[in-house]
Amino acid sequence: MLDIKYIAENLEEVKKALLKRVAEKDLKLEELLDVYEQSKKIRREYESKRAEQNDFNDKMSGLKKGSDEFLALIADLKVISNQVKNLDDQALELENKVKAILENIPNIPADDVPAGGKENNKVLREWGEEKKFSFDIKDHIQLGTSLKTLDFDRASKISGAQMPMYVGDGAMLEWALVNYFIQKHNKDCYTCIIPPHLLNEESAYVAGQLPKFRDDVYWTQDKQCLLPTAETALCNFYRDEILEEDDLPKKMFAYTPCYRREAGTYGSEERGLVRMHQFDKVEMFQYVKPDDSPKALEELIGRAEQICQDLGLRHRVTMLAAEDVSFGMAKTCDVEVWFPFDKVWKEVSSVSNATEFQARRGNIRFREKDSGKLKFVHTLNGSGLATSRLMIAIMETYQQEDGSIEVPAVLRDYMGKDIIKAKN
RNA sequence: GGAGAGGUGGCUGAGCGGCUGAAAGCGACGGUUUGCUAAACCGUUAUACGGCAAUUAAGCUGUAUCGGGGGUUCGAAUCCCCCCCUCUCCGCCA
Repeated sequence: MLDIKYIAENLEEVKKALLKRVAEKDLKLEELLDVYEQSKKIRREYESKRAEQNDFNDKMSGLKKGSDEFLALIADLKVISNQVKNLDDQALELENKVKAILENIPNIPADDVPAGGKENNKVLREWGEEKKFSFDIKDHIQLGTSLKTLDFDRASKISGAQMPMYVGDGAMLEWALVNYFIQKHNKDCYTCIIPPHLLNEESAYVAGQLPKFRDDVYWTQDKQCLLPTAETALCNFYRDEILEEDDLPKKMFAYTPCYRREAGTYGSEERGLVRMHQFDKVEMFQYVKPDDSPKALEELIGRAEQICQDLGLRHRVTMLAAEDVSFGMAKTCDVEVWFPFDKVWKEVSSVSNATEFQARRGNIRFREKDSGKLKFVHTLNGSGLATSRLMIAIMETYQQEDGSIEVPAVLRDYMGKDIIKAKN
């Protein structure tokens, strides 16, 4: 949610920035401000009428109920009361209209974010060389099937399409990754959170899933959604709370499975574990002072990169162009790993600065130490990391000629073995 | 799932149709007193949005907010309905 006052005061600047991600015909800022002015005008009329009505309260309280004077006043007051209700209804209608428009305007892209769609994404840096193999390599599906570490057939039997099932060393490798991430973030003083996986509508709204993306998440019969990412839980952690300046930044992380409907996104090139209805992810999150958010974004990107390096996986960092950035974010950088078989880069971490967009929706503020004033915090989130795609990269990168898979050094203690082989 | 109790300001807690944006206490902040600290005393003590004034200023004023939403009423923290949450007891269960 953007600040309507900020839009009103910086119309041209806001417009210019938003045009990087929204087509001019869809951007109705002038209409928005117009309705806003109307709503303020009616609301002002309501308030003065209401003040008039309130003034009578003192008189009424002094009068004896049922006296002639009392009854005469009530007759007048009924008229005022009706006018008040009328104005209130009118104002409400306009205010709801303002809110509806405002809710559908995405965050203002940061200055350095390129305009336009995916094609304008900018590769910032790359790490690692493409690995040379002396044999014909297999993809992760072949590897997982022959090693019996992935079982897509049984997953679809007991659940449905696009569902994962990790088996044996596959499950252990997945769990090793999760453990490794948890240890790393915990050691660096991020607070470990295990949140509920079912969240209420308000939480989905604050995170930005509502109102626009209702169909992208699963809803239960109790009107709770299965979290599509732990970010949805973490950005609601301090909802409706006031933090002290000295308490910032707040850094936290959570491991959860993520549940996504992925309606209509089946693609032939997205096979196997690439896009599932359920995947595991460790999510990093920060609440920071507004001035600190660009620096915090770099920190989070750095952490995601470091993990890829620790795992010895070739990867790169991409800054997304404005249209590719998700609705509530001002800037997003993806960390992508290299899939040796398909020879493509795939996102394993998406790190974003929401600036005050989420904080405004969630009413998350901090008290400025010097002035005592309340300001919205900035929120940032980043995967650290999503495991299922890393699994693909690890399996394909570390495969041996005999079909076994070498376990990356940092995971060996968690796995209890150096190599994953087919057994019995 | 059944039966009850309750949700009021930073906290404790009164109020149960108009004089209550809300008593009292605690805490916090400012001041007086003081060699310093403590105590005592005095004062201040929410947020949002709007209007007027003002930027050698930061004041005055209106509206809204007593878990959330709706209703009754000239008028609702107070009455009615729905929902959410917390607690106690019973049942069920990892």
